[in-house]
Amino acid sequence: MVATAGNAKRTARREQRRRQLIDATMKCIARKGMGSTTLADVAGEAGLSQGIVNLHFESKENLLTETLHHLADEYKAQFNKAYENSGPGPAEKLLALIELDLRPSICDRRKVAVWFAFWGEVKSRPTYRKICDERDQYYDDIVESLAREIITEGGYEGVTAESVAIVLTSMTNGLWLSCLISPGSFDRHKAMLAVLEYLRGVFPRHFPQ
Amino acid sequence: MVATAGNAKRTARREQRRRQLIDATMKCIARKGMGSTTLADVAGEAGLSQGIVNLHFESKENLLTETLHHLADEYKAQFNKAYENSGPGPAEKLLALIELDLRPSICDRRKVAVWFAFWGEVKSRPTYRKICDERDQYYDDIVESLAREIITEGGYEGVTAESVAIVLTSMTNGLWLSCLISPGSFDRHKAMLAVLEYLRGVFPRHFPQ
Amino acid sequence: MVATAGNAKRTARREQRRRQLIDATMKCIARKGMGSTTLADVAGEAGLSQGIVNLHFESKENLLTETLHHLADEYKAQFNKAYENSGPGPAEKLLALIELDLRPSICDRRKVAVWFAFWGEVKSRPTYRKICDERDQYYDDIVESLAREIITEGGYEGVTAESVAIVLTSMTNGLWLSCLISPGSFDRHKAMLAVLEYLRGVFPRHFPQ
Amino acid sequence: MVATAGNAKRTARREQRRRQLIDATMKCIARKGMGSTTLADVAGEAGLSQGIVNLHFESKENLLTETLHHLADEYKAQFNKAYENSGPGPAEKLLALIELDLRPSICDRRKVAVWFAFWGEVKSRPTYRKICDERDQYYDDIVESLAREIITEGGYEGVTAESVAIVLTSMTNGLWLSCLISPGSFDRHKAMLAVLEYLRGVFPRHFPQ
DNA sequence: AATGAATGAGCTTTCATTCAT
DNA sequence: TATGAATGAAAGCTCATTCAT
Repeated sequence: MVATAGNAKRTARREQRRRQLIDATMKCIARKGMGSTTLADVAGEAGLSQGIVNLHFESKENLLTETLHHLADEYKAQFNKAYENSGPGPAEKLLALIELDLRPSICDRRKVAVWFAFWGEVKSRPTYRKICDERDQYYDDIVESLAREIITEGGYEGVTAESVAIVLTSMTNGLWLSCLISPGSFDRHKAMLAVLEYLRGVFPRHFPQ
Repeated sequence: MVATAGNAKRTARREQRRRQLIDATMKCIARKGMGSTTLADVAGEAGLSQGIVNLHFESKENLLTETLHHLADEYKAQFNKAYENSGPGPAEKLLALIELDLRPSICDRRKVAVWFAFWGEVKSRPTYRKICDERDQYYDDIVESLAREIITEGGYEGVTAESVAIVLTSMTNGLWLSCLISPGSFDRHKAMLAVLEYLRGVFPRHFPQ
Repeated sequence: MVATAGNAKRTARREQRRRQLIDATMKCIARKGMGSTTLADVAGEAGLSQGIVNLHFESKENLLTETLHHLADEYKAQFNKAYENSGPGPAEKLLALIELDLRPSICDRRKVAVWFAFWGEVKSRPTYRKICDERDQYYDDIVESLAREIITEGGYEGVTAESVAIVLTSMTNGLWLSCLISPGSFDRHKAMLAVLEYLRGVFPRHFPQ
Repeated sequence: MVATAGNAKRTARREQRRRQLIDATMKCIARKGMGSTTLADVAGEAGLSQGIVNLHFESKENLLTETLHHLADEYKAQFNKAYENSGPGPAEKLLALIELDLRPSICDRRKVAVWFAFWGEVKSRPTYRKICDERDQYYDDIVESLAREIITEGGYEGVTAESVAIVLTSMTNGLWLSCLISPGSFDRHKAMLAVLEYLRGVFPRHFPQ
């Protein structure tokens, strides 16, 4: 009993440290870029000592992979939450998901920079690609099925759920680039309006003026 | 005269070497990623010796910046060419520009990987940001004015040129991400159809069935 | 009384732990080599935790020295046992000592590897040298006095006890090297025959055909 | 022609640097031991900079292997020279080879320490084992065939060439241990006398008083 | 007495940069 | 202009040692 409690506690502590280091890693990547982030930076950011990262993650490569995993999981969690907390109809859900991507806490330069840092390495790191692809697919699948529901409900013609999903998925990712690259001129309100304009165009009965 | 001719020749040679090294850099970045590309890799890829990069570019930082410049200039050149070679109407031009972004020679994993490699460093390198931003702005401005022309011509209502530009710009960038991340499932034909579906929705008279 | 018994028990436990760790050390050295043996390896081999070695030996250096001490003591103990258990004559004793060195339990690659691991560090570690030297001297002195007895008994001429001791001592050490380096071709039976052939040559009346 | 000469020069320089670094390595191993020899030590000993070893040997492991190779080759070269420079008879040759092993330039604590440093790692490094084994075999084969010649010439009975080779090979290796461990009491003259006494015993007509 | 998380010095290795040729 | 040997700073990683539990 005591031993079990002790182990549970220990495991919890370990997990906490890992989280702490992953957080520090994201901060460093956002601030200095992936290429210039050293293990010493990460440890320093976490207020811990040199060897700590290798103690908890074995290697830098592993730390980065785990960080990406965490990033993707965190995103999915917020995605699911937004999906569930929204109104019951597919249009409401779709809107909620898009709003999520443009929400300041997500579509934030520092956060987005981390995503782009990983995307920048995707070509040469199959592991990163897989994780990123999975998140993208997850998003795309749900958006597509929501679009399908809407199309069925509204009897829309000349639109396919697949195309809508492609447009929305690529748009949200592309908007993140604007947020990253043009922080001065990027305007999340205008971006939202652009998306809404698109949705009104394709699904006029579900997204009225 | 002779001296001038000699200088011109010399300058041309220099420029040729620089191009050769920039090409090698892009190949390396595409293959190994930005973080793992060393000057030795670049020199090796170009079939030249160790010190060559510093001889022609002074520093690695400089080489990368010049590479990005080259990438952006090359893009703009093709962009302008596509613009000019297309039919005279704004709708034709708009379509030509979007087709450019999805053309196999541009929307190619290796090419796109280089763009993402730089975007991944944008947050921590203001110089990169500026170059990328400029290209984006250039694209966006032209797309927006084309949209404006189309709206005026067609008397479309409920659509703003700004929104259309946002949608199209972010979409094309976002589609590159799919090309990079999901090379298996990304289908440039479906992507083109999705864009067309969008354009038909907003500009039905300019993009008929 | 009770306290004394408790102390004795405690001391015994401590001693047992130290033995356990020394055994683990020898196993590790044999398997991974001295340079690659870490305290974590030793603790792991003993089935105990990280800090255990420093708790019982203060430092790695100390652990190694104690291990060598143990190795030497163990050898001497077996040496003395072999000496005492053999027949009463000097020739019998001499033979028993040589047989000991070639006995599978002693002239075993893993055991021998540990000796060589320490000999490999002797030049730069006076402490090791001293311990090794003492064992060698111990062996040499006894072998020399046995040779002297045999020479006196047999009235052998043209032979000195000192030379015989040199030959036998260096030979047994050298045979260990063969055991270590040529485990495939080393043949302890042939080795024993070679030694016997030598002894028959110098002491024909004590070691008849 | 010029290019070839340049390349030859360059190759020669490279080889010279490698030799210089191998020499430094042996000095360091002799002085500090194998486990405590760092690449910085080696570079320092050679009067060169930090990165030099990896430039010429890729890794520390590789440096050590090459050092052992060099050690073995050098030994064989001296062995062959001693063999050839000695008188024509097998007994003279045998004596020359043994004298070589006890010669101050070979049976020197610093030199011997390097051999033992490698022997100490043999068990856990198959590569080292192979190199050491080969040298040993080389020695043993030649000693055995010389012994065979002597036996045939002298018509000696009760002796086998194999046994003589085992005795002499193991003895010379074992004497190196004495040289290493008991530098105070080891006496190369007495050692030589012991070997001679042995040879006189087995081959009395070839090695008369 | 024992654990194992944490430290930090020190190691090997990498690599941009320099420079004699 | 081009080479490639050499440098040395800085990185990732290892591990003996410490210490709160």
